[in-house]
Amino acid sequence: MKTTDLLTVSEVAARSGFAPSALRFYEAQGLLSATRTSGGQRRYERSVLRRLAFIRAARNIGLSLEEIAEALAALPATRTPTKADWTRLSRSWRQRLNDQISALIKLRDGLDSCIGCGCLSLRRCALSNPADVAAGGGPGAAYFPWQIRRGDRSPGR
Amino acid sequence: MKTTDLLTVSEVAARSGFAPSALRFYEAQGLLSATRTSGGQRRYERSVLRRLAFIRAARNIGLSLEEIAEALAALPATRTPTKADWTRLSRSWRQRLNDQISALIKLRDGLDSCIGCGCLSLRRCALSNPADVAAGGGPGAAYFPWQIRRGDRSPGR
DNA sequence: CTTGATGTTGAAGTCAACTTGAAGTCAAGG
DNA sequence: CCTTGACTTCAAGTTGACTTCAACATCAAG
Repeated sequence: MKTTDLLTVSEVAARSGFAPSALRFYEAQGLLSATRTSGGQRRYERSVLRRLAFIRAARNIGLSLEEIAEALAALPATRTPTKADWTRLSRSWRQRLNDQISALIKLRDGLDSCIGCGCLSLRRCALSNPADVAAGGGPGAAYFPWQIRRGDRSPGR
Repeated sequence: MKTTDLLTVSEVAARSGFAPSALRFYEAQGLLSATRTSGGQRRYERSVLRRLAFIRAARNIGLSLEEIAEALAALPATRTPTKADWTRLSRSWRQRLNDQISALIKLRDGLDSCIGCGCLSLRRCALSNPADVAAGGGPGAAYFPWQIRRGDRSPGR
């Protein structure tokens, strides 16, 4: 039984599936906030769980933390996002997923067309050409999120 | 006009689109090999271009360098791979792409089903659940390759 | 009030795939 | 022969998203 409805870091970790270190990291990045006890320990409101759900969803879609931060900033910081907010966001996510999907499909079809020939010519083969698989890629951030590792998992070593 | 048919590192870079530093790195990783001049400079055979095409294709599919190294090791090191080699490989690549594609489609459909509700419950929402985005799903490699940045790159700064 | 589980911070480490830099060597045209 | 541009090696840096560590503080129970 909690005396208050505030959650400790390990409780949030347990409920959200994020490691405590990740929670601290997210806070440092401005994705989360927490109140503090007089002794300086974090106490989270339950709404943080929803926020974390949002973050995980966004990570699953493939957004970087920076992009997530922007998206969160665009939402009313404290209040629960309205359905309109959510609709707008999910539309852009959908687009993003569709882009990724079609890039992969193009790649697969290129592969199919190569199966017969085994060419792998640097110039002719669809597979070995730049291919806009990079789905997002403005000129700015040229590095990839090559991850989305198991978003879960026990902090224990 | 070349006096020999061996290529310098910058020639290979220009023709393959890989940066010279990447070529050296690949050699250090055992993906490539090159003969040396008496002075110690690299000279590549033309076949290295095909090998690089293979590497780029594999990277586009989302394989790590380590996996590529394995794949290359499984091929006859020096000889041109047979059509059978190629078929086997491309079949597994195709599977991989299909897995990635279907994972993304699942994600997108989950998103669609969420658009109406805006729930994002940690437990109920398909989006925020671990979701096997990691496509491969063995306990081993839980990585999601989704990308493949501009594999191009003019070597010049 | 003591104790042990939890929590805090900041710095440093990790992973993949390269790139960058420093300091020095080689190749080839004039 | 000399210059210049291309090349060499090895170490360290970069990127993103965290994790790990050390050294210390707080919380809640008993």
